[in-house]
Amino acid sequence: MTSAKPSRRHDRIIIHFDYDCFYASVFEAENPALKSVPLKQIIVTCNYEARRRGLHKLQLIHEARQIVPDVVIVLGEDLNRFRDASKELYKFLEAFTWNGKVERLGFDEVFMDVTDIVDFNQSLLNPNDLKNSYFQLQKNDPTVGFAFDSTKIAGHGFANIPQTQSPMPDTNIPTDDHESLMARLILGSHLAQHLRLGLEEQKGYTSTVGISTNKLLSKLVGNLNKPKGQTTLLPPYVVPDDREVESNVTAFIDGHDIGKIPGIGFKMSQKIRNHVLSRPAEFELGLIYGGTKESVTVRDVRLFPGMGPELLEKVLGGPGTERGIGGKAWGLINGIDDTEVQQAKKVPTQISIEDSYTRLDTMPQVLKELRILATSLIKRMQVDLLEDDGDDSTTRRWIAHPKTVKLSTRPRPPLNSDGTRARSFNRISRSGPLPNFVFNLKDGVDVIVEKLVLETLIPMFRKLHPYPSGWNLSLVNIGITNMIETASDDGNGGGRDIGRMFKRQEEVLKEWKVEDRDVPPDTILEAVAESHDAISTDPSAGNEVSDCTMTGSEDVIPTQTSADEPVEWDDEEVEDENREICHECGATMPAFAMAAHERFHSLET
DNA sequence: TAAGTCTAA
DNA sequence: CGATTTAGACTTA
Repeated sequence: MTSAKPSRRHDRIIIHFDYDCFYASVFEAENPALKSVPLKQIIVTCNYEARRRGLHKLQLIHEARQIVPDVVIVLGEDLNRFRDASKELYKFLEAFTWNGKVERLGFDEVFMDVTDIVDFNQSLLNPNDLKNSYFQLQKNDPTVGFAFDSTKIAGHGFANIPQTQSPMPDTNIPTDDHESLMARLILGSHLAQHLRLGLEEQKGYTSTVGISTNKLLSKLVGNLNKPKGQTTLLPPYVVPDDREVESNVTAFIDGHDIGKIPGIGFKMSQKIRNHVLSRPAEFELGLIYGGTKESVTVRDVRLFPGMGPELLEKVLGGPGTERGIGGKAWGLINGIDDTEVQQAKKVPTQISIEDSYTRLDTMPQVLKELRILATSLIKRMQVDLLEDDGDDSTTRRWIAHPKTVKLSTRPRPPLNSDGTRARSFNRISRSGPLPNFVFNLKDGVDVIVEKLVLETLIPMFRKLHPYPSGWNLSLVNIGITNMIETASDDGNGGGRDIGRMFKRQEEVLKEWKVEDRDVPPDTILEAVAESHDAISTDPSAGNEVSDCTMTGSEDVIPTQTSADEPVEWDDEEVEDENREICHECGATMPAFAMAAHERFHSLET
């Protein structure tokens, strides 16, 4: 067995931000008296006062009430406030980057790659007066920045190997680039502190920060001092093989439970645990790894006989798993993570809305919930994908056109008394082209929602659940994906990554940029994709475009209903004034939607 | 492209 | 643990 120690690169400086109990902070910013923030039946998060009194994250609400009777529960129905706050803080940080590498993870975490800023400032250091250094925040404006002491780390440092008196490099520990890496981490720590305090003073949010050379390590090391702290993982990151010392990376990461490593989730940690605990390499039973050990640390895994990328590939690999997962996991275990901090993106790659239910088993209910979900979705699209038009701000334009809409459900297992069927807890889904009428800004949301539900979502639902009853859903999700970004007007706006787009998409984009920006012709896309038959390609068609799309989606219905699917599909429906009932299928809907609905039926079969 | 899996907050 | 909701990266066919 060769020394399977993979090479570690540490040419980057990455900062990881984690806002302290973010959800609670959002409310505290509005009303300091508030105590905790639950979502549905569970407390998603709580502030530190609540934690001091014995509450914790993901706790059941009634449980929390028993422990702290006067707890203030805030319903988190409205995620928009969190989304907005998250975006605001993210924008604040983004303004500091030079390379645009700022990546959000959930609402309350941000990675920043500040390598270029750090390198630039390293070159400015005056070796004769390191204590009085100046950190320049803008490349071409020396007046913007702050004074700092570049002989000291800002905030906490983590080192297993005790650092010597001199805070500057200890040359007794032979490492590659020890000195330079230390200097750059110091720079990074001061920049991090500047940003962290800026976030606190100017936005009112405290955060916990980690500084290291990759996403994995900066995220993990930040946890050492929270809340309101920052920690830098100190060198040496690499030590020569013949030394008895460990690198600080190894020393740091080794103590973690294997499942705590970002990227190694529930499934993978289970597999690894099973292997390390219960099947010690055939022989050598039990002596070292035997006993009844509960937790498996990174060190346990790393030192397991024969452990390496190949073994991990065997343990973790298999059909449906990521290729090269063994090598990747082996890297993580060794503190290696070469994944890039993503460029700031103007548009999300996907938007989805979902809700869960204790009981959802009739069509009228489904129809109602689909309307609710679709309404949220359309509104979200109009918030996240619309931008004020550059020239006159009275008009808005779509910055991206999602091409695909997907409906997912999670059927509740039947739980049969007589027999055997206890079954999957997983989601099933159907997807198809997103009709163009959703981009129409003249129609009201209600009109769009109604058309979308009747013409697209219900047909998908039928494919998912061919029988009108007999199912019971615990979850419904609607999402849009496959964003086709509109090219930015001036080269300025951050859409710099356009080179990464597929060539074909670029050509298509050019074509329809000439036309009405609010209604991209799917027809052209499909013609280029050369798969669909009999689709009108008349680009001058205004409202007709939606009809074309309808025809497109209608393509799939017969193939479904023809085979093994039942045909009886009438639901008994609750009566409601202001609503009409369809003679064909029994669905009810607002009067204005009936025309479209009837057209839908006329296209059926 | 469509459907699904795993991960993470 | 699991409970929930949203999102991204990835596989298979």
